[in-house]
Amino acid sequence: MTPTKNATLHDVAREAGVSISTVSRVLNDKPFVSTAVRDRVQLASEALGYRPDVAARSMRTGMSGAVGLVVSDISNPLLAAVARATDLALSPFGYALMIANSANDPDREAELIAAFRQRRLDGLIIAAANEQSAGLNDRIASFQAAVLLDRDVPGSRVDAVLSDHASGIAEAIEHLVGLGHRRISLIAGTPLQRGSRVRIEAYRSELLARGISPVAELCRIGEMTASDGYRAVGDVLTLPEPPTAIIAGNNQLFAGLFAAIRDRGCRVPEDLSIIACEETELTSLHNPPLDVIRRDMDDLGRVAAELVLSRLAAPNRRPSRVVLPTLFEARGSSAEPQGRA
Amino acid sequence: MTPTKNATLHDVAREAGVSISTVSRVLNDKPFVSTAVRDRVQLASEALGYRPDVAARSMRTGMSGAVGLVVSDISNPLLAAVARATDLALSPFGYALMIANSANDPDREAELIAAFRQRRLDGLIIAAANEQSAGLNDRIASFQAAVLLDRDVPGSRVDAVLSDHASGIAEAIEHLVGLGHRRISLIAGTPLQRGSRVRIEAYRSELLARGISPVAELCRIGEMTASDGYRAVGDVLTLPEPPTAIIAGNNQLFAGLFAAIRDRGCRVPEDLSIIACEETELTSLHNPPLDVIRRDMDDLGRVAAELVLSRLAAPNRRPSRVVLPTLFEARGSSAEPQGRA
DNA sequence: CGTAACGTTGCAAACGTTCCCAGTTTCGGA
DNA sequence: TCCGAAACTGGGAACGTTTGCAACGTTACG
Repeated sequence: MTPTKNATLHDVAREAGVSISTVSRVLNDKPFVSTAVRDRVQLASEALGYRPDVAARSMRTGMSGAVGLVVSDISNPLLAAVARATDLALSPFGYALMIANSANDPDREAELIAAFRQRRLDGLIIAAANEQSAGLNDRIASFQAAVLLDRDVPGSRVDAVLSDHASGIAEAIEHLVGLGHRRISLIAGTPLQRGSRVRIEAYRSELLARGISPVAELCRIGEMTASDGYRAVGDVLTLPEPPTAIIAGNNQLFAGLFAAIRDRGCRVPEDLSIIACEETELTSLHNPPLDVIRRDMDDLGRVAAELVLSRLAAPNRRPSRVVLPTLFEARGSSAEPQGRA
Repeated sequence: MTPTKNATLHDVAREAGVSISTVSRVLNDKPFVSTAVRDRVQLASEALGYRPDVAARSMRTGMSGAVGLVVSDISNPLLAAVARATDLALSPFGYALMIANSANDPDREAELIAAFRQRRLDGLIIAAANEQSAGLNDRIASFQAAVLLDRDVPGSRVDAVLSDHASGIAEAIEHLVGLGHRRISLIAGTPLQRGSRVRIEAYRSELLARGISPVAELCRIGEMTASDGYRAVGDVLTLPEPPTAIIAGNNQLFAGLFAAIRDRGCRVPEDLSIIACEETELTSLHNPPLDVIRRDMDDLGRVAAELVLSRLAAPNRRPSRVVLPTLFEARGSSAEPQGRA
């Protein structure tokens, strides 16, 4: 099936009647080659369909032309969107994308990073499982170009692309309080990751700023899966004083929230107002569409890729932190609380 | 930041007081090494935190320890699920996963495959954009292990994992006809890909088998995006004799279908029965849950990975085609058609 | 006309690994 | 006790590329 062995520099050199070094220089656009020779080599290279061997080049240069992406779970549509955007931004420059799933396990993540370094990946884009993880900084900094994906690792000196979760939460709380809600629940993920941590902080401070003292039972922290969310929602709704509104801290928790209120026969927004963090098929297509704190995951992935490229081009520029907006959109899933209406 | 340069075989050899060859033998579990030396080398290797350089090994062996996955768009949750399952199955064996998006463009796809070969990827898992694409077979066969992901490439001699779309469609049609539907519409994707093609064929033959002659206007072929689906649904619903049931051929088309009926104020299932191919957040969480022809994408990805591994272990075994089931689940989005009730 | 300088080219050494081959030791059986 | 074979070990080539350095030819200038 395979036509022949792949052509090497040696083959091209023989075909063009020059030395290997000259061919290399031509194909890498190095100076000091006469145009006559240059053309001859180009032609020979085309004729043989030459493609440089990545392994050999990698061994010699220490670069692989590939970038790694470490996320908890690529099957999460949000992270998949980031992956696509990253690939889209990297591939025009010849970079390939390698993906690994950490399952939010710091040990596994460390192993994945080591495997990536072993492969000499030029860049690393990572949504670390635990921002406090010991040695994380060193592991990350061992890459030529590292980008933190919505993570804040203390003491790190690498690029980062972040979402402004606080303002989204602030808008949502303002909206709910404006409608008359006083008992607002937040189902949030692990505080070891910036997204959840910032949301929790903003939730508390925004309530306080509006003269509402946060109730511990209404703020659930460290819930990770949809079934965690389902259970947490059941818990808060059976409190003596249940919330009149619930914010789900990410798309998985929102799936749990949505299933829970469906199973309880809870009407939205009459009985309960709900707000999702992150736009998904469910929030956008549901009738009526659901209130959501959204952000552009494509932007996130694209900016991450651009930071990698820019870092590879200028290894010594100082680390930059790009902050992207989040936006609250009130649609059909919030209303005045029943008790107050 | 980086502690030191990475340890090489040479370093380990010096540390253990043996030759490079011996170290290589030990670490590759080759025979003919005394246990004393073996232990000494193991120890030295541990102490220095030795990790073989993938590029060097790749150059020497021609293998990269990585597998490529080519799909139209990784941000499609179904394909992302496949990617995750593939990674999960490959990573215990030390294989890494490289992902590329073809955007369903055969030319771009060919370029991606070439880039993967250049990187000496050991395996290729591909959901080809066009099964008829010229030279596709040769491009694929140039990999040590190639797996077609729900694709049927004429004349190919490689492994494949397929979904039994026909039986899912058959069950769905049987269900609808049993309810009394006679005008059933199918919004399908490109016939250049097995999924859509088989669904279209099954749709027609199952209607015929039940004494219903297929109406050309009710079967829309080649619709790709959600907005294509949206438009197609609008078209069929404004026909002089509109359908009483619509099947959407994939998750994107279903998103279009769902948006279209929402915007038209169409009640489900009173005014129209709808069935989705592929389970998504929307179909499973919607209240009531929606009828769906589902399959296990995890299985698909896992089997693809297993086929790659098995092929790498036994390069000469004859190609195998694994067929995985699809399952129709009637839930809340189909009912007897209004005109007949 | 000689020579310095420059533009152009080729040689050969790395990069880190695997593996063939040859050399050395060990061991069992005659 | 000796010898052949088997077990063990090290040397070195090769994989395909990039790159420092030397060598070559040409030109321009003194």
